[in-house]
Amino acid sequence: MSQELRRFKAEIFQALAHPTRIAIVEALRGGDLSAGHLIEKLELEQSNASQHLAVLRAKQIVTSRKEGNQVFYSLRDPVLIEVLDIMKRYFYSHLSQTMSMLKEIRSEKAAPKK
Amino acid sequence: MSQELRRFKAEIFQALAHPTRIAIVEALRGGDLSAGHLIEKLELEQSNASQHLAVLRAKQIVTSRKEGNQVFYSLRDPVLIEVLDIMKRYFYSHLSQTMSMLKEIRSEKAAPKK
DNA sequence: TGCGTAAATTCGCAATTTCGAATATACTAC
DNA sequence: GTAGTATATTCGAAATTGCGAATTTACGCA
Repeated sequence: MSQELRRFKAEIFQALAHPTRIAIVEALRGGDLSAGHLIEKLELEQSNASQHLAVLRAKQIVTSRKEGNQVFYSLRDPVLIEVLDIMKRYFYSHLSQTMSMLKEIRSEKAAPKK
Repeated sequence: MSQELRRFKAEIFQALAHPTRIAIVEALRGGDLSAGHLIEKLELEQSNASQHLAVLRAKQIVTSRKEGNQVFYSLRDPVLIEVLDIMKRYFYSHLSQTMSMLKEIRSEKAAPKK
């Protein structure tokens, strides 16, 4: 069962492992938003947004409800916001290392290894 | 910068988005362990373990120190354990939905869609 | 020096993820 | 019915990930 639990956790992490999906979750922090509103606010391609929303739906991180023409999304459990906040603290407490790490990653992408 | 922060968070989530890597982090909860000990405890292939450890190192989730012939790993920041514990609570509070979700996923893999 | 052990890296290869373009579905209003 | 809008899904290509086998690197010891 512990193995099962780890698989579950890994799937949740995987669902959150994309900047756009994190942006969506954070945008829903203040309350429900329609897909269209999310697209506008985050400046996303329509199909791309829909695909990311599908991932979040599949992992039950968000729930959707139809209202006439549009679909509103909301966070199923605010505990995920708690997790994101912890990550923010994590980020700032390791800021200097983090920055150099990010820089490293970028320069590697520019000039990929030797 | 907020975009940058999201990229950073996404990378951390990505690093944790694998059952084996979660198992490694949890195994390090109680203190340092050598790579060999981790391999034995988690019953991993040597190269596979090393690759997962490389991911965790790259994202600075673990730090390593050499001691003679072997390499000991430790968690850089116990706050990640906190995150995993929150996930556990999340898991149990949504247990019934989670189980059906997992079942769904498995059956889809067995008989992929229609 | 050479041998043995611990760990990291490299090498295919298969599976998964991500993207935008295109298409399909669902609803509203006329 | 048709037209228009909102959202979801499908498609194909590029990039990334995960794996075990094989190899390499690094260390301790005789």
